[in-house]
Amino acid sequence: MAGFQEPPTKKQKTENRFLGSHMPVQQSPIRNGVGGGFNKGNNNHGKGSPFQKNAPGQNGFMNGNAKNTEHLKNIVKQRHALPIFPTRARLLEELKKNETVIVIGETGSGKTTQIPQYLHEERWDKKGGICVTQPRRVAAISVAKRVAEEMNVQIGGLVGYSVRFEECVSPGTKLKYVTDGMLLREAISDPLLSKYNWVILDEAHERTISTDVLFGIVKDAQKKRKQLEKDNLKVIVMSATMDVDHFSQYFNKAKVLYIEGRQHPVEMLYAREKQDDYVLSAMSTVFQIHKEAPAQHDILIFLTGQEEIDSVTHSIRQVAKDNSLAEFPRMRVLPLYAALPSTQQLDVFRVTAPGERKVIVSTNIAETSITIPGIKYVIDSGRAKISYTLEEFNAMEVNPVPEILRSNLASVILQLLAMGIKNILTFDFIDKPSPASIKQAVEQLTLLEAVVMKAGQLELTDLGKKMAQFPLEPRYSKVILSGPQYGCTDEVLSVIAMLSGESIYVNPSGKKEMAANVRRKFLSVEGDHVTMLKIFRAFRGSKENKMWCHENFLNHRNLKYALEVRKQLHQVCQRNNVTLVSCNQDMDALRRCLAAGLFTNIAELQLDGKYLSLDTRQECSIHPTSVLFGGKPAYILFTELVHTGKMYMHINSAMDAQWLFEVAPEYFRKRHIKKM
DNA sequence: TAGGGTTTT
Repeated sequence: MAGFQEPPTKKQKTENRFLGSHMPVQQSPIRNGVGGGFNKGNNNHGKGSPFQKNAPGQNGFMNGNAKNTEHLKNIVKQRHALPIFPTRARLLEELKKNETVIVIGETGSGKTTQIPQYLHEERWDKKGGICVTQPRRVAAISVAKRVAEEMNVQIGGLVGYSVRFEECVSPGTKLKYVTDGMLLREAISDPLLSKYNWVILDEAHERTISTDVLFGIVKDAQKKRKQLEKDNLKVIVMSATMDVDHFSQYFNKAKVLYIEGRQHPVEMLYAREKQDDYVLSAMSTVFQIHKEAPAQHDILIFLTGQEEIDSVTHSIRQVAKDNSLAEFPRMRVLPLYAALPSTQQLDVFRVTAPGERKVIVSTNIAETSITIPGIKYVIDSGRAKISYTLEEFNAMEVNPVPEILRSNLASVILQLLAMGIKNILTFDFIDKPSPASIKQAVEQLTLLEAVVMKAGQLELTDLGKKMAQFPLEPRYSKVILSGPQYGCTDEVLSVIAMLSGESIYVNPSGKKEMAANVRRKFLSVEGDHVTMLKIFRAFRGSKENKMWCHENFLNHRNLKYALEVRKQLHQVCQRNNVTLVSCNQDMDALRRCLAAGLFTNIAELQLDGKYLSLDTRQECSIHPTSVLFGGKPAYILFTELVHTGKMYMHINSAMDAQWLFEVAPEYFRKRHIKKM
């Protein structure tokens, strides 16, 4: 049983919250006299890495030269050094015997990169491929690339990946890394997942809504494939947490295998007590480490926000230039946050060159499952801001509420119905959402005319079937499918695409007023949606020019993203014979069309000057970033309500009461809307 | 007059 460890004790469960290792507290060069008051914890919840020391660069590994041979030897050596390696035989034995196996192993154990390779080495992927899900795009892409490199094949051949807008596969692809959302979408057209012999659901402990739904889908597919006497679907659930009973029970008491240890220990540092200036203190810690640790011992710092990260990255780079530091390793300082272009995000995975030190300044994007090569030190300074003592830190909630228990289920239910799952109430969720939240979602879908109740059974309408084809919330797909009726498919495609991404506005601190002035030319009294459309049209007119975006304080990346989403939505329209018509300058048509899908998001001006949302009867205010701020239209359609101290309507359009009666007469009669 | 962060189809 070499390599496997006994099931963990309760105590270990708590300590493993952050994928931590059980390594002993070790002597550290920064143990004494750490400048910024940072303290070494004994729950080392840092990140390890399977890709450490001497990991290869991207180039020169596929030419059959001496360097390449050396490189391949190195890879074999690294693979054999992974904690999972000694478990290989036993693991394969269990995988052969069992239909479903749960594998518990920390980040750094090698489970994500190795298990699929083991399966391939046994040729267990002859009949159907291996699909490995990841909650995040960067993870899917970077792991696929690493595995292709280990197998000495070109990415996109035997090993590929598939994430939204980026597919790198070929007919010969046997081993595919995908985002969980991608596999879920695939399941709508193929609920039996018939392309695959193996489905591996990785990072299951994160409990994303997609992974949670996939649990039920793979279980169902296993059952149905058996009934139809098709090849078995083998399932591996991989998780980093030790709290595994839940998974095992759910998968019919599936076998649980534990992989012990991580490859390299990581030092975890965090504030001993509240720091007045935690940023300064973090920086001071960085340089303390820098002066004492060998090159290639990389540092990861957690901070709270983008602005902070940019400024700290800049400061560290400045300080690093100082002559007094000339004798120490060169520093490569890299920011990391979600809004960064993915090429820059992938930069952090590049292995540190000899004589160099990588310092990554990150939001909590890197906190969960991303494995960054070379990290030896983690400075968790941001937490100091809200002042945790070690005890408080340890007492923080171990298992946060799964996403599925706190989300609107309309999309999920629409998707399940589209897969042919008849009874939502009996769907095998690992954690069943409350009947109230299911009821609420069904009500929304009913109002949108996506579903009807027939003989006590929920059924998709033709409209609902089309709605399920869109990678959108049902109310957004309803807007698009209403396009032809209002003569504005072209316009709603653009607006919905923009609503699907992040904000297109850039408001640099200190230049907020200037930004607002420059963008004034796009403003429309009709509201934010029309304003956004004007911007989108102007952006296309500029030939998607980066400089133009910069001058107008607009986010080029997010506008490009909207273009991509729009292209995809347009394709779905074409497949579903949705006519593409334009309303040109008739912005009333656009607003009425928005109401056709978003009529549950209406607020009415009251006599006291306040707004009341008609659906939930909540008091709400116009968000200060809205073009309607300061005005008092009788009715407002909002895209979402954001609760930050106050309830705010975010991204809004002024509405005419008449339109509301037109789009949803029944609904508004019940809501006692004031007659004109 | 708001403003923690993150993810995905």
